[in-house]
Amino acid sequence: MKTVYERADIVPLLAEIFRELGYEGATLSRITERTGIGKGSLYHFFPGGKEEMAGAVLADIDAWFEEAVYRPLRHDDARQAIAAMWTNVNDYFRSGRRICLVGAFALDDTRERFSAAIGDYFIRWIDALRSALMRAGCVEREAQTLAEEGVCGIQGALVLSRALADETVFSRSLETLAKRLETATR
Amino acid sequence: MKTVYERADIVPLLAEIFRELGYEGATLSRITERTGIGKGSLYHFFPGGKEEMAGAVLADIDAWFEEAVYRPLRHDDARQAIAAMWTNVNDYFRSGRRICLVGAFALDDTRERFSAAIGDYFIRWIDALRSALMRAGCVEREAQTLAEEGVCGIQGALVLSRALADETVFSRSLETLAKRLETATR
DNA sequence: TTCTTACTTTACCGAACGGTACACATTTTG
DNA sequence: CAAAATGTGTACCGTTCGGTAAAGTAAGAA
Repeated sequence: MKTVYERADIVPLLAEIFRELGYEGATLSRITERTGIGKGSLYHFFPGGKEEMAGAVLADIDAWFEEAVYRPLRHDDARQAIAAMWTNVNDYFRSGRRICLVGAFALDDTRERFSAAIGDYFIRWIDALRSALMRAGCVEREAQTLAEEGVCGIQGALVLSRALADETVFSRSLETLAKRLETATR
Repeated sequence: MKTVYERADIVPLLAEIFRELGYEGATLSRITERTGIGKGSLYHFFPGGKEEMAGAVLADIDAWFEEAVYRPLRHDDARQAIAAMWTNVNDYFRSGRRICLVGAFALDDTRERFSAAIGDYFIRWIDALRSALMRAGCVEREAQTLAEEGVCGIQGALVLSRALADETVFSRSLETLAKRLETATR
């Protein structure tokens, strides 16, 4: 009996481990323990070791957001895309039970390793949201502020809901943010 | 030549190290390297090891906020205390260059070690802010929402300003939040 | 001055760390 | 079928991990 993986199967498993344990806390032994994938396999797919694993996870996350959130915000119907963002984000972060790995990496020294990917993720999120807000009728200056506020509020809600171990905080914060953006675009 | 410390001198040094490296990233060797304090001394003051060190740091942070932020919010002139909160918070977090250790601990597995202290810190912050908002004229329901929004926004601003390596984001977010609370209390 | 207390230094422990080497098993390909 | 490519398991490397033990040093109390 032998289980055979491919890279694409492993990345999501790694993502959850980095989320739960952080970059430093995610040791190779804990990774093999939780995934059942031995070191040999891991280094076969990620010759660059832990840093390459985390890099792959960040790229995977980025790709998901690009397709599910940023692109609609840039090109689809503005109001509809913004509404979809809130529900997608609420689902993705499992009502606050799941954290934003990019945000978590930004907080400590791990940022230095991945500063480009981290900066990009947020820049593009804010830009895409600003674009949608402007198409929905905001002037640029207000759209920029609101976009920053939205992304900022999501990150804060993740911290707070986990700190209080209360997932209602997350969904509630999202609703408040959604209302604020709605009233500003009509 | 022999440098002699006492516990109170060490805690702030530890705080900065935990902030920069996180709980798992802050290894004993990195602590001794950055502080110049040997393992022997550290274990003399903190027999419980790294966990006791981090606990002492959290208690120290909590005490500072209690005195500089929460108590004024509960007992002093409401509007004045809220205004003082924004400037104190902006100074404390050095315009976003310094992170909130409590928030950072909340994001990963470290939360499990310190859940009580982490929960307390935020609960008391929100409660104190709500109290001030109510004295400034908000009804309870609105005060609760605004208080959550304020604390939430601060945490998000820390994540975002570090992710973008742009400290103007932090101060700007704080101003936006301050304005929102002001308009709601008049 | 001597004793005690408080603190530091150094050497050390077993376990776990990230990473490597390579034989081995399994598919895929020709 | 055989051969090549792909993926896995295991043993091992030197280093660093958190933590301990105890000798040594300085300062205050008796």
